[in-house]
Amino acid sequence: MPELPEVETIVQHLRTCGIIGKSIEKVSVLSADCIASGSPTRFKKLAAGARIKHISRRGKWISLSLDAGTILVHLRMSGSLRVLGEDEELDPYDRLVLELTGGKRLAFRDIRKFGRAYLVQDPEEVLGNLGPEPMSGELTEKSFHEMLTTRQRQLKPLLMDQTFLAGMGNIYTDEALWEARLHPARRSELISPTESRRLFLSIRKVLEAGIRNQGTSLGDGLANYISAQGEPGRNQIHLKAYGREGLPCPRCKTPIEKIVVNQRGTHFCPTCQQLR
DNA sequence: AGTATAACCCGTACGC
DNA sequence: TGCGTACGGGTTATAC
Repeated sequence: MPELPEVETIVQHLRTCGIIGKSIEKVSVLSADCIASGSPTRFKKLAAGARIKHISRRGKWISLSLDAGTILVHLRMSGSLRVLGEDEELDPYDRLVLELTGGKRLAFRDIRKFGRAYLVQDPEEVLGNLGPEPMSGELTEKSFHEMLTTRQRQLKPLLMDQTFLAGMGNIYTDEALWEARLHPARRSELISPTESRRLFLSIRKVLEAGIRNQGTSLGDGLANYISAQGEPGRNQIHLKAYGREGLPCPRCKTPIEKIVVNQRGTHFCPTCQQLR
């Protein structure tokens, strides 16, 4: 379930794997539907021979900048990127494999086949509709309040809307709303400046904690995200609301409740986060 | 136009 | 024990 902190961790890890500067010698598309921009044949033709210049992130998207074009990967919830040595074998869930000069391979592995890879000339084709980066200067307390009050949505689905804000998923949204003491179903147009400031600061706080802890690894082995190379993240220990239904709220000891908001499991404290 | 809901996929957990 | 079924996760497509 990679959200912004997990994707950031993956990108940081990939940068240490010695694939930057390498060229793509061969492309294997093992599952055609993971290629979202044109045909697998086109993808192979454009990627073959290209050199990986640098690796970055935008929202939940991973960007491999090539000397000609850009590969954009979205892991959705069960995807991962692995760098394999020459002696390491693929597994049945590897969907796309880039063989690099020097023998390493970059494998896009995805159990549920929701993830997608694009190869585009202009990244804006794919990233153009994303909202601001929550950690960047383009988002301010003032602009955030304006963003909230000019929409008429419930807070939770709004925060998870990637065109509103880039990078929040189910876990960090529940955590940010708990931190800000705001009910997930609160209407965005009714948020006061004080409340939006709390939410703004809470979003940054939970995302920064997630990155510092190298992501949240939940233990069902599937949604289980392994921060790139077998190292699980540590953020799950620090979760205050997500996955804690029935357990005491760390602030007031009221049992955390789990409800469904916009078809998403939603965890919150009924005492601290009142709808009013 | 803006907002709300359904559908996509598939391994796992759970109930009977 | 074995089988069937609901669930979750992010996004896109469709409906309102």
